[in-house]
Amino acid sequence: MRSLLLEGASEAELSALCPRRERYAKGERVLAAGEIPRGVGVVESGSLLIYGEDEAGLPVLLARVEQGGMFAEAFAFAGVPAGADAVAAEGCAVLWLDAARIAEDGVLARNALRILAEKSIFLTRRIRHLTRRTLADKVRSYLREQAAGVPAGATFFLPLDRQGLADFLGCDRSALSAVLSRLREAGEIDFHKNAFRLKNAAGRGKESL
Amino acid sequence: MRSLLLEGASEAELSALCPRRERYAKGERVLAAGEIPRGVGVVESGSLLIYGEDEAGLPVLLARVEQGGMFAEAFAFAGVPAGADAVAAEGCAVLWLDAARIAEDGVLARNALRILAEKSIFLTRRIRHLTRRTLADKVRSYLREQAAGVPAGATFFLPLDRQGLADFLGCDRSALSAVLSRLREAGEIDFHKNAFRLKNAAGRGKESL
DNA sequence: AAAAGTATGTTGTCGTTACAACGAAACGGA
DNA sequence: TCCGTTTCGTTGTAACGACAACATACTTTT
Repeated sequence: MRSLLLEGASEAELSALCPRRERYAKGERVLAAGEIPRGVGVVESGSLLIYGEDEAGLPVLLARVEQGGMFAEAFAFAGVPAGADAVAAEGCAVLWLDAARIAEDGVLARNALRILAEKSIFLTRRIRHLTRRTLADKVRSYLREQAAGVPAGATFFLPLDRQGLADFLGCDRSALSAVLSRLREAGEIDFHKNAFRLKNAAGRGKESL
Repeated sequence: MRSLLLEGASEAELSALCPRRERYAKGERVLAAGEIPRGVGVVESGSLLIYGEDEAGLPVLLARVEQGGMFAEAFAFAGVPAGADAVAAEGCAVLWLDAARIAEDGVLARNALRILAEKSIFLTRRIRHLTRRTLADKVRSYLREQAAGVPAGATFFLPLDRQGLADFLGCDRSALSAVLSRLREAGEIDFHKNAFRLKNAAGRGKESL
């Protein structure tokens, strides 16, 4: 399967989308901020890096799109100029699909709607973490989400390293480390590397920290 | 027009969605967290309040859905349990539309894709603000976004009051007021009530704050 | 195994922010 | 107009977090 977007689509359905395959060399700009994307992009091979801009205009890495991933979909479906640059992390092939025609095809529309809906849920959850007032609360909020579905007291693994988690939670890496240590010392959690465990400390919630 | 979702749809298309109209009394729960929504909800009349849960389990107001608004769409299209409660803020009528059938209809699928895409862009922008390290930077980031398209140095109006903006930026209201005052004193901005103006202070960026 | 590199934890300092409490202005009836 | 209500700004304090600098694993290379 090429990607989640194209899952279940026949060759006939795919070719009805006027797909255009484009190749990009490493470092080449696949999409420029401010330009309205020609369609939805699907990475057939290679990978892309999405760069936003710092307050000072410096590039900031926002995301990485791997093979099979989709990008520019929000801008293409909304019909607005892109808010970020996409650059080829290595040589790669991108399949550009016409956004309007995706909406015409039941299977593809369903896939696209599901992908956008899942992304929306993911973003909303991240915002829930980010709007906590203290870093300890952001961490608690994140860990509780990650622990969802895991038996109480069981071990689970974080998909991010410390720097990645700090970026995700919008904080400094060392501050995050310090908070994790204090939470462990307080008996709320336990962890080793990326293996975490929530301890339902009886009297949590009052003594804070 | 009933709503953005239904814009351009004929009566025939609408009735193909198996719409079910449901009425709710003030305070009645329209959707419970944890339940997979029966479909996409469109508010025909009245309004809803979306409540999430605090760390301690206390309800937190997340959003308000007015007449013509859509809700539960992310959960319905993703097919996952709702992450929040929806409660009728007043007596209201809700039209429940089958998510699968929306994907079948070209016009409605296009509308739904556009709405979800715009929401995704909005959420992403909010995250950009929230991940700034200092409150002053969050405010700068937000104000620059709001000022986009406005002639340099011209006045623009914020759609949120101070408390709303503080919630949006994930900070304390009084801290926000203090930061705004300091930015004004530093000559970076000027404001009165919700009327703001960015002053492109020559040497901004170094002396911070 | 030594060396180099990377990820993570620790510490100290200083600026920032949450929080509470208050004051002032704006607003909307009665 | 007067009063209650709401919104916004100000102040003080204590806690917090960013940042830098360093220490300690853990990995990978050679």
